[in-house]
Amino acid sequence: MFLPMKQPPHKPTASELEILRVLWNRGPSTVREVHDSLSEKKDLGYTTVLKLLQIMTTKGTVRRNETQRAHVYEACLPAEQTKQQLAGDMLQRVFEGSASQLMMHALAGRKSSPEEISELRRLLDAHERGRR
Amino acid sequence: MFLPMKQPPHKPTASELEILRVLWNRGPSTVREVHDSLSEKKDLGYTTVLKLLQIMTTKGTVRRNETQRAHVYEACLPAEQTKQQLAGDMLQRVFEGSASQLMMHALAGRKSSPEEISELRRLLDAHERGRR
DNA sequence: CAGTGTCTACGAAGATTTTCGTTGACACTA
DNA sequence: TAGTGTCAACGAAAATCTTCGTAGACACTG
Repeated sequence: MFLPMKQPPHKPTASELEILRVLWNRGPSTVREVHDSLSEKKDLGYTTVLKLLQIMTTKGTVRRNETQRAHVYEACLPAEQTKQQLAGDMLQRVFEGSASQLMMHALAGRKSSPEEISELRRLLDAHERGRR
Repeated sequence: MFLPMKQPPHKPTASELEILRVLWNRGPSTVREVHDSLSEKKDLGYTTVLKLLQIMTTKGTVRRNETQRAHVYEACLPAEQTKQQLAGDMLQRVFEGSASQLMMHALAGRKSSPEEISELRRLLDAHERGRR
């Protein structure tokens, strides 16, 4: 009568997040592909990326297909879910659950285009209607 | 002809943030006061809090007044500024700078009161007017 | 003044994160 | 097949974070 306890998803570290973003953008990828993608921005050894992906595999953050010699990794959770978890976590830890506070501080000190503002309004409308 | 380089503010760790929140709420406080405040929620040794505050002092996150036997600590930066830094950091690292994305994910999976939604609208208006 | 409690300083253990070097397996090619 | 390059596995160093024990200074109290 007990469902298998799904281990709570680990909050990815900074480096893990960088890798996740590559996997989310590219879809399932080899270590080489992830490394090449990250190398554009950052200077990281190949084996560093490999090790990270191995660790993330043991943590259950990613899974891999080993049928090819070059294993193919992919994120276990969709980007949406992890991003939501990260945003929600900060919402609680920093802003005591106040989304208004969070948004205010996110918008502060940056020029937001009028387009972005209207987009935000549109999303608020949608979210409001979406509530059930 | 060089102004003293202000070292970039350290991004507080999870524990450091908990302490900062106490200092922001209470204002300048002794180790004992911070510890008592944190103890309500969490089980932490007194010397753990002390050590954290000492480390934060060397990092420049907090400063202390040593005129009393029990030193009095206070945050170097106002809550607003640090919160803004944290929100901005996540905005970049997770949401590639898209505030709409951030807000969507923060709001997703939680019931937001109509009051909060209107508050958000109000803030958007204010922010829009405030742009110059 | 001796005892009791509070305070800071110091050090250190254990956990986690970040980063690679090295090794041996595998595969392509000249 | 000998040489060259790519790959995963392993281990480990270095950095950082988290936690606390112990020691010595200080102050109050009987």
